[in-house]
Amino acid sequence: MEDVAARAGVSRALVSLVMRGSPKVSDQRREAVLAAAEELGYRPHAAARSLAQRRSNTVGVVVNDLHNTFFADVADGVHEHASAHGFRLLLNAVWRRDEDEEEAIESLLEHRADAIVLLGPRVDEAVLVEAAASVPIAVVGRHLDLEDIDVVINDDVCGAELAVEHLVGLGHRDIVHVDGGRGAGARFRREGFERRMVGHGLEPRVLAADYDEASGVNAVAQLIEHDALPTAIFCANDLSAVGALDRLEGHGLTLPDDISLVGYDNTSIAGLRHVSLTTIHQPRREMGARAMQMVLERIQGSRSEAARDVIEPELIERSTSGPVPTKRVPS
Amino acid sequence: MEDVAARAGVSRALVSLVMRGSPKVSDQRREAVLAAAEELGYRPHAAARSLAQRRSNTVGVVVNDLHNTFFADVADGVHEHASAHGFRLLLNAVWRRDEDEEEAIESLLEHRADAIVLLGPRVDEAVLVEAAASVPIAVVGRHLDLEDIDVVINDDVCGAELAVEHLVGLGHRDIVHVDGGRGAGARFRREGFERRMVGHGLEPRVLAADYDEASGVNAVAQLIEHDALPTAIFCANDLSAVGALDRLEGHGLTLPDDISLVGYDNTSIAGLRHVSLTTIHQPRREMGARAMQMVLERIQGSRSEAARDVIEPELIERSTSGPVPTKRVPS
DNA sequence: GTGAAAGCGCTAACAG
DNA sequence: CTGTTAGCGCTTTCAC
Repeated sequence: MEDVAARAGVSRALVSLVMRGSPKVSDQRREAVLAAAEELGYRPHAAARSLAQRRSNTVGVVVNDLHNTFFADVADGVHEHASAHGFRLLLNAVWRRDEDEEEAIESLLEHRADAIVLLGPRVDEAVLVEAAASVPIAVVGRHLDLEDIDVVINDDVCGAELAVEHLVGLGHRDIVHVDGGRGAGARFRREGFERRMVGHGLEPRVLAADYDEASGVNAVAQLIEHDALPTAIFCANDLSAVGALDRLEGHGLTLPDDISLVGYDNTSIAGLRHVSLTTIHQPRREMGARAMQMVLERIQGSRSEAARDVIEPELIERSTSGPVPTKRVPS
Repeated sequence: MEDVAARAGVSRALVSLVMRGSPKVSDQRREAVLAAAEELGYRPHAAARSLAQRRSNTVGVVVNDLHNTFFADVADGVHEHASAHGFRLLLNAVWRRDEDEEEAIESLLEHRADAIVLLGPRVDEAVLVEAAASVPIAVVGRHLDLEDIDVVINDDVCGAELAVEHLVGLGHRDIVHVDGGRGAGARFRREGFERRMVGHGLEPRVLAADYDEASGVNAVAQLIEHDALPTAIFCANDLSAVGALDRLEGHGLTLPDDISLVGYDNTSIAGLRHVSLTTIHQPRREMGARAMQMVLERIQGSRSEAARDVIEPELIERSTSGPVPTKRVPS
């Protein structure tokens, strides 16, 4: 910095001002400083700056599963909103194991991130609470009700109800829900399904499964084996729906003529023409942006009570759902 | 730190040693220090440490497209190898625009990452060269031949040849390549295709396209329109192959009975049962680990010439490729 | 193992 | 705008 100051013929303090983008510097000197910095290959030292400044202008993001494009989209939203407000992201992807997640959080705390946004975390609530003691925390995609932790979720109950409503509107009465087990939000999707089915005087058949492709395949295989295929299936997420789709087609059924299928999440897979799955959409980018906004408010101190945003999902109709067949296909 | 030392009844220097995991501390005192730290909620300050230590123990990773699970897998490999060697990752995902990529690199330099690994970067070579002047750099997935920059790529020419070989072995003689335009490695895939086709005395038909689904759809639509469907299609990546697949099926063709299709990358989409695409596999995690290993060698100073790893791809046979049909289907 | 001193590269506060 | 002083939280070195 001293060298830059010398070369630009100004004081060290002035260089500091320029590097911080202060407005109280004449354009002329500013350019001189920038030129000198360029020539000398000078680059501000982020660590030194955040040490002196006592803030890092960085928010940490912990992505539970980088392979899930759902979270990638949410991260997009966080990033956009963050950079619009001068914050840098410190992404910390995590692979499966819970300990990794704890470590990622610890790492972000050591880096003194000004806030942390968690995407679909599976870690113990206690860990989150402890972290929240030292930094603002927002969580996306997990139903949490903790003091000091902001939350952005979609209304899973409502989403499931949308699916049921859609299918019932098409004349379906025999609908099976392939659930998401212990997955995030799965409990609520199941709940919404059951509630709305009962509301329509229908029997809510639920098959225990998980959030992956194999679960969908197995669930349908089971239905076929017991000769218990419904006229419509509502899967707890898109991945299991794709599995179900495959098994159904493998059984010689045509969608939506013989049977209807609805997924959840509207991931990019659902949108592939080859799949074209009717599904429930969550505004992912927006959810990420909201979470960022929440921690921003905390950083600026404009809010101190926990915030909780429940976002309305939306049904996307594609080619796997249609009117109930007039007669049942032999299974 | 002083507080911790006081509470543990030791010196400040000793606390420092413990926090750095030095082996020259008696277990007894170590535990006392850790306990005190725990009770006081003390956490080492990463910025202060890297300032004093003049190294961050952090390697930066720039991921070109978070939505591409291909890169997510590579990042996995980098992460694994990095944490095995005590390095932390500073992920910096980027969204489409080249400027973002430059900014990401700049940011990592400011954070004094000990090295940078770029995944499928599109940025100008000049930017990379300049960055390489201040820190070791490794690039995955882009054919680069620069002094001071390490590279990990798969042998795209070979991969394309594998595809041709596979199809020719199944009796196909009329094969079209839907190419990847300016995408990473696309030129070489095209080259491999052409070379091997010519080697077999066959005419290499190539259709200009890109690395996305729409390209695949359009390419096939074009072939159909001109009544020029081959018996097999080799797409430059899985995404365009899925587009092609859809359009082919939409045209009433059955795979592989009526026509064969091969993709590239073996992304998770190709593996979905519903898709089950024959494709070319690249060992993604391994490629990431290799790149990390390369910068590690640079950091440790055990190598100074540029390294270049070319990894052999592999054909994964699934259900979209089969023997050439005995008679042509009406198109 | 301790204690002291110096310094990493920057920001902050203030008098001039 | 300059110049100075102080300090962010830690590591490093070195004599003890």
